[in-house]
Amino acid sequence: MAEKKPYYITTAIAYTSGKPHIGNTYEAVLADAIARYKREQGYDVFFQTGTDEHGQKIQEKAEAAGITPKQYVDNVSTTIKNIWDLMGTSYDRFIRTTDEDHEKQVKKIFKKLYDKGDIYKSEYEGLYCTPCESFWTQSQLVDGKCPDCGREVKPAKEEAYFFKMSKYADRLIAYINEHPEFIQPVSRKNEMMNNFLLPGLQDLCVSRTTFTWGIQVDFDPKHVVYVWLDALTNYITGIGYDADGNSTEQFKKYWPADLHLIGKDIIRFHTIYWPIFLMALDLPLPKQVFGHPWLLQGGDKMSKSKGNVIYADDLVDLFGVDAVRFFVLHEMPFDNDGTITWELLVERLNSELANVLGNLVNRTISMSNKYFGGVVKSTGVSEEVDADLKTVVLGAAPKVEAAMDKLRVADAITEIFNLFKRCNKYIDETMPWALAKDEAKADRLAEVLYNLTESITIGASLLASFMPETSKKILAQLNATKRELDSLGEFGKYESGTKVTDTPEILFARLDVNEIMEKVEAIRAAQKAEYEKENGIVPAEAEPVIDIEAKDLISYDDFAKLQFQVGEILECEEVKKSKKLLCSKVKVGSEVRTIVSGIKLNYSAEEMVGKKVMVLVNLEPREIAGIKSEGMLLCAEGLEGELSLMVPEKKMPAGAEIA
RNA sequence: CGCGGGGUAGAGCAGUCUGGAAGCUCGUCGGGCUCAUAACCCGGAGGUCACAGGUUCAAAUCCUGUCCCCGCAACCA
Repeated sequence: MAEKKPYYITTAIAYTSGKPHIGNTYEAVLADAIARYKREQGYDVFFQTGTDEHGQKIQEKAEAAGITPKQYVDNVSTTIKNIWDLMGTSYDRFIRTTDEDHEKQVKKIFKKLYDKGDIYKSEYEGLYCTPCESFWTQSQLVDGKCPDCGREVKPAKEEAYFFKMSKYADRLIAYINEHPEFIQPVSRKNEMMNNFLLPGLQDLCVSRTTFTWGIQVDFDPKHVVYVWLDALTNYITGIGYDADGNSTEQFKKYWPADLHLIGKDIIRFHTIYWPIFLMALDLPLPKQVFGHPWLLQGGDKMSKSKGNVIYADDLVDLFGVDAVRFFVLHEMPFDNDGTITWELLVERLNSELANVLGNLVNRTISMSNKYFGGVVKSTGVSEEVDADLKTVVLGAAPKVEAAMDKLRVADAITEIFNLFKRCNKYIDETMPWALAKDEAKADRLAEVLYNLTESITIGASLLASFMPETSKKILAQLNATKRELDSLGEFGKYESGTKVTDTPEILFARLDVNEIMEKVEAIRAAQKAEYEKENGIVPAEAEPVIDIEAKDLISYDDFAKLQFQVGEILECEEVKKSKKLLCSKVKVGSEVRTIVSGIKLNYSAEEMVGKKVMVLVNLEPREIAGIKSEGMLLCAEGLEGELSLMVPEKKMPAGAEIA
């Protein structure tokens, strides 16, 4: 037997900032389906997934929780792994960026690239807030001050290491042009080329000194390796890459990867930075990067505070693993974002899984039991109608293969279900219950049931990569063995005379939407309560209060610097292409000023006109969305970020001073 | 003129690259059947394929322009 061809597939590693929602989980399931299918095809598959555990955000979250960063990521990583396991993902390695072997290699890689001259030391310039130890760009500042604490920032430089991206840009452009299959879907290729590669790449900052939770740079200990160099290299460290040239046999076998499966948001990092890092390491590039679309929730925006985040484990509780796998794999189009809602899931489960598949298996087995004591025998009494059934059934495997070659997983599943639908139709065409009434037709009846059993066996075998548990259950009920993919071109391998189970189990029970939605409400309430508990929000029974962080005391002189006046809104219009901005003409005394405010979500342009509002008038003008804004309208901000303009309680003329 | 995705039957979507009778699932209406999970099978109704131009023998599909929705980014003085 020929040596099995290697196939190396990875998912992006999940960031350990919290529990992954169903959209994150989708990627792992998608990768799993592809990995399983490749195994069925006879490849020697290595499937790697894992968690990305370093960075400032994690350090902060751990501090807030009063635990060490390591404890924090241990928790979250375990949660993620448990969900991947729950979904039945058949990964070969679950790598963590805190794994010792990974950290060791990242240090070596950093050093190697430094020695080579691709990484150099320079300075990162920006505006620095000392208490927060953070750099900000001009545009991130609030009132010219730190957006986090509101204190002064000052221009500062931080020592940092940079990677010379530009050095490899031409090589990468050539590579992408010569390998049109490298970036999938292809529409993304132009985006990368036009927006990033062709305009010229900037050198990438690859170290930080502002936090410590990361992989330390050996030869310069105050630096930690910054994000992408750490995270992306998991794809090679996980299979045994060694920067000193002592890579494992496993690495030599599997690298370059056949497929990096990632979300469409991080395509840039995987098709530009990652290939360039590899070039710098003199390693071949991965064969394909597929940026899959997002699985979005319908309706409301997903947010924990509303309790409407959909998690895999909740779904599994209500529907079972395979139903959830089926849904995310089947409902996701190839390059558009897909939608998931509880109602949609119930509908799919009822129509496809319960009605088409479950019921088919059930009725077939029931008839075998009823008419032949469960024994399925081929008698060879065929009729014309059998031909089309066989054509459809035998045609399924090649169609699935064609779809999978293009990573069209949803289409592959559709093909399998077409097979099952054809079987249901076949039952109506042959009417076994009618045959059963005529003793002379017993052999024909047996043949019909044999054909059905054989067809379902083939369908169930194809289903194994996508719904492994269901596949097993069906085959067990039929007392059949799973077919290899390359034997699915032959009809009639089900052993004649085999006895099927006499107690067929319901594979998928039909669900009632209303009952499910009641349970969903309970899940939402629990989620919301948990969120409020975590964030110390008291449920709003009485009127809620808001506490904000206290600022430093100011002198009266400080206060006196601010000049407030009553302004009358003469005109107001929406700022085009902006979601939040309104542009008002405000009469302050005899002067009319233009003021841009981010209040469109709370006030319409029409209702603004005529209002008398509180204006900070001696604020230095600033350009916003291309409009020079001369002052600031003052608002109070509520719990949900809703805004209320400050208006004088009694009638006041425009220009009246507020003090 | 920030980037991107989208607008196809009541709902959710495919089809657009590579022009050639508008399709799938759900719902709805009618019929069939009774082996089965009130399921399964057949048939019907329902669409100016966002709008306006253009190319073509032929446009949902290609070109130009416009409108609307949704993400992200920016911004929220």
